[in-house]
Amino acid sequence: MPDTQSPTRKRIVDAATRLFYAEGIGRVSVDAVAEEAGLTKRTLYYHFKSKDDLIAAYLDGRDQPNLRRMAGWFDAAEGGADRKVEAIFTNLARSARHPKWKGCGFLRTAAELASMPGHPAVKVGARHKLNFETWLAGALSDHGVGEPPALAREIVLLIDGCFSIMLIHRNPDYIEAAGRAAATLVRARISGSQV
Amino acid sequence: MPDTQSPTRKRIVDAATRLFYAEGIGRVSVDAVAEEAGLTKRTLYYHFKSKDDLIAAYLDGRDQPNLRRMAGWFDAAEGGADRKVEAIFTNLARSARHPKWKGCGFLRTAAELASMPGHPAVKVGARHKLNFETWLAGALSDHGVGEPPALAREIVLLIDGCFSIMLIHRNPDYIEAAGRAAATLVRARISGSQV
DNA sequence: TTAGGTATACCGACTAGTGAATATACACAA
DNA sequence: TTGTGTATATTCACTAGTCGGTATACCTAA
Repeated sequence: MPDTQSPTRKRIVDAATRLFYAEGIGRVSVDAVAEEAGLTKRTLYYHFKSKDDLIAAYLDGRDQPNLRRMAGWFDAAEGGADRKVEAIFTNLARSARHPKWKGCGFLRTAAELASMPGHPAVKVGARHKLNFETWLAGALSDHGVGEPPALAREIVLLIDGCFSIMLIHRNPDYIEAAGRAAATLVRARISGSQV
Repeated sequence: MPDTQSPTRKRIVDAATRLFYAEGIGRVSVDAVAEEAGLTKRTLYYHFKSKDDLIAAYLDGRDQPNLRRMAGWFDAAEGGADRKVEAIFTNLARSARHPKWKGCGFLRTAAELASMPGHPAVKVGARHKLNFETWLAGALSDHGVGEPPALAREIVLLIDGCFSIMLIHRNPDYIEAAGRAAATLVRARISGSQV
């Protein structure tokens, strides 16, 4: 039984992360991952029982880093909850301008696996998105905004809308627009009025 | 030179539409499309110069039907602009419950082609999404809502957010939540106040 | 000696795309 | 009416290469 902490396994996941994110899971062969990791396919199959297994491991490795990045942007921003939420979008727009940016790995993988809803990688993605939504609801609650769970969900929808539409238009203006919409939704709950 | 109106070509596009939407463009071979259309691969290649060409034709054929469907939902709904916008989401949630529903073909294709931003199919998708945004801005303008282009863009972001996140969670509650958020954004512009 | 880890070499199935031949239909001249 | 040429449309058989996955053997450290 392979060691789940082994440095070899980590090297494989790192290689898979680079390639899967850059090209998409369907366009990257197991051979290519093995080569990128500097070992043979047989070794890769010693550590992972299938390509599907490797895909799930790739996404699992992105869960915490992604969460920390988003939380960092929120925490670092000045101002009230509306400004902090908008800061997430501003920072997202900045990263999206980087030429290597290819959207959200979780969403892109789910899109590629749309015909296999029970795929383990989709489940990992669902857990990640739920983790984020839960964290955001808590953060909004800490800032005294009304209905944190409902608001967090609406913001999540705008964020994932950005990720998707950016892959079509490649125009960060959409992210800025989503940020303004999110701020509007936050303020609708700060004023307490049922707008 | 092949006839671009030929019934054979239409048969191929129809077959491609069924398979590409159900399985994703990367998981469907040209052989499979030819078989689904009831002809040989060589005939398919007489009508389309490449698989990429066929993918673009598939999406091109979905542009107008999709637009008409959305516009139909909007027009048929009772009430003000907020209710009409929310109706789009309610109907979307209803279709999403159908077992054959696999999200938005345009977004899924763009996600699969994230590493090829200039792909002809992505351009077709961009045109479609822009067509929809433009139509929605016009419809909102007809109902006297403020800042129709900005509002239309925000609603588009929520719709595409639904499409994406549904592929992960498979939970139509997200679509209902997006509908409420969209209605909130519309009302923020009906009251004219800068919420 | 034993077990974890790695390498070489291979499997059958499938991939996008093509060469060459042929079927069909219509135009026009004898 | 018949024969010939031409453009469109279709088929069979094939290429060269890639896919995920595996059988077998080897090496090294405990």
